[in-house]
Amino acid sequence: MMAGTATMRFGPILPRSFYERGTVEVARGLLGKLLVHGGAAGIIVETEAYLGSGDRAAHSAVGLTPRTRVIFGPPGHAYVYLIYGMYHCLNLVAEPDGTPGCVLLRALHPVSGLEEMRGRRARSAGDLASGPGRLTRAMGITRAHNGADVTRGRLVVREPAQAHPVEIAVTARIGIRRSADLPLRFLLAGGR
DNA sequence: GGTAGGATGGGCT
DNA sequence: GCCCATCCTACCC
Repeated sequence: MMAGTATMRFGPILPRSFYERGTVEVARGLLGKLLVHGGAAGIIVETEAYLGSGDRAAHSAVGLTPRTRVIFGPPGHAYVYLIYGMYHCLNLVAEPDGTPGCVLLRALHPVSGLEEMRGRRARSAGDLASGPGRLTRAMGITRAHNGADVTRGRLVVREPAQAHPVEIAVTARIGIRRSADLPLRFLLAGGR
């Protein structure tokens, strides 16, 4: 018989109303939740908020273009883009429809589908899903998921099996030049 | 322990 | 043509 972890049940899928809030609230609220893609799942332990106004690091700062269309669309959808020609980054869209804002998922603590996740990484160096590029590779997320509704379907965010109080650390965001001093990176304490 | 540079392609000016 | 919301390897203390 298959491993018991494969049938582990999680809590309910986060509803669209979860995402239809301010981007910072969503970025903080996602910590401790479960990102699930098929049989692979991990606890979200690091996020960054990219704001619709006053944030020159956000892709949406250039305005509405074919690329940024999803960020301006309805909340609870995935915004996935290719960075440096080889890595994908996964964001979840926040704010009401028409207002830009999204949350970059930077790290997971894997809890299910570990072999599946390892299998996607050529030669593992570093943590399995720590870092936005590693996270998408381990979870099998590509640009094919751009625009996907994460409140239904194969790629979703769920409540954990049992919630526990979370302590959140706040720092500046990683790897950006513009608006680099804004305190918009959120980490689950002990999640690094 | 640390840092520097290359891989590699799409989006925007 | 330049700029990346990165990662990995090589090399140097």
